[in-house]
Amino acid sequence: MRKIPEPTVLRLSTYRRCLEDFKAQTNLPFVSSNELGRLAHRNAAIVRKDLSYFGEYGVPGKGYSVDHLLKHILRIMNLRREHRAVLVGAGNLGRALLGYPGFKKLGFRVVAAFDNDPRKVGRKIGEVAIFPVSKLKSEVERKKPAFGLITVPAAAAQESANLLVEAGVRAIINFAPARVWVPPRIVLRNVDLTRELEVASYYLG
Amino acid sequence: MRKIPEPTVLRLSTYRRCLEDFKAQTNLPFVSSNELGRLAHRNAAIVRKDLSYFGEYGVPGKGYSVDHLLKHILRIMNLRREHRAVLVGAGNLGRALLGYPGFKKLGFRVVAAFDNDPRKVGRKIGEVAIFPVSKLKSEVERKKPAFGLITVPAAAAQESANLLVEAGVRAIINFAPARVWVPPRIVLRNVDLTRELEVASYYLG
DNA sequence: CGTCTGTTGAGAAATATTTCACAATTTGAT
DNA sequence: ATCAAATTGTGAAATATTTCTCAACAGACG
Repeated sequence: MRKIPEPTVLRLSTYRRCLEDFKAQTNLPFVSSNELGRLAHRNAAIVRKDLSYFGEYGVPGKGYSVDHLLKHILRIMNLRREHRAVLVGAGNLGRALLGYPGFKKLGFRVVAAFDNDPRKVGRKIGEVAIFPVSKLKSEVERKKPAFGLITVPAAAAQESANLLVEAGVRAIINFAPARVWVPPRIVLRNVDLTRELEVASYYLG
Repeated sequence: MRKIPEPTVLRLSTYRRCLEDFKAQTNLPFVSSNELGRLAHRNAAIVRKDLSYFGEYGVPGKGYSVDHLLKHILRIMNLRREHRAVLVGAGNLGRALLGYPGFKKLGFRVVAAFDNDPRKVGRKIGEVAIFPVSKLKSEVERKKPAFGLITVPAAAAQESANLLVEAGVRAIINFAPARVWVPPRIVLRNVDLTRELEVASYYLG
């Protein structure tokens, strides 16, 4: 299999969401690259090229089967199985993430949350128990989640990352407003909630 | 001024954050493109090229003045003034956004929040009053925020966008897990909180 | 002042990504 | 069975972005 450009990987996630919306709104069984491109604000050719990296799935004259394409994208993205994750930081952001509908739907299951606030420890967010951070290592070693989600204040972000790496997670998604460093073997993705506001501000100016 | 590539605009936001971290951690007055590139996980040449789009600010032999560069990036991004914003949806996600430290620091001031839940209306999140959605138009027309932030459930996202557009905001940042359509004159940015999880899942697979 | 060091800015080259354009294919109608 | 219409998949062309390279320059030091 050829190497897939990162822009393509990012767009696959967009296509997935567009397809879900398309299905919910029209219930049509097929979608053309033209239509999908319109929904994703992309040229139809790039949609076809993106999809063709992974094989031929379209039907000339008809388009792509919405259901097959959705399943296919999930397979490509390694999302057809459950992923265990832990959450460090049980504040509003952590709560918001746990409540984000895409989360469960994509197969991410949060198996534990950690927080240093004694008022939070022992309580639950939905189904998820909140442990003290001192239990992070033992819980992660026991439950073996691949993903660690960081939703702590900026000052605690790096330390949370260190703990997660030491405990053995393989990927870290950092939602804290600070950059963290991890060893190269760990997949790290930084999410900056204000980035799109900044970009919008730029285009407005 | 030449047209600035979108990747550059996105990286500027990253540089800003890296510079803030660099300043907090080292307190050094100058940073080289090499160092900044290391922090942002980028090649030094692209850092210099990005910055040179906007003029010459570096000092050969020394690098860039951290403070000047920060101010300069803020000016380029149109962030050296206050931006008023309104929030539609006063749930966990809205609350998390309002508490996100970058928000205030970048000059975004949320002047009103809206929600349909009668238990929330009349209360406050921090300093921000929660109004019923029926008041959205009048409040926006009175306070003239440029930004509308959507943090409602998927099903209500499009309607929220419609209301914001009709009321006259100029940019919409959609954090809801559904795509929305707005007229081309509106700056629209979609934020998908699960995207980076999906991408991490891809690279893990 | 001259020299050495470290670093910028930017043209040129390399690479990556997107778009074009069209032959090939399937559908659906007659 | 034939044909018109629609749409795919992909090589080639166009465009965009990144990286290389190095002349030019500022600062430090003797």
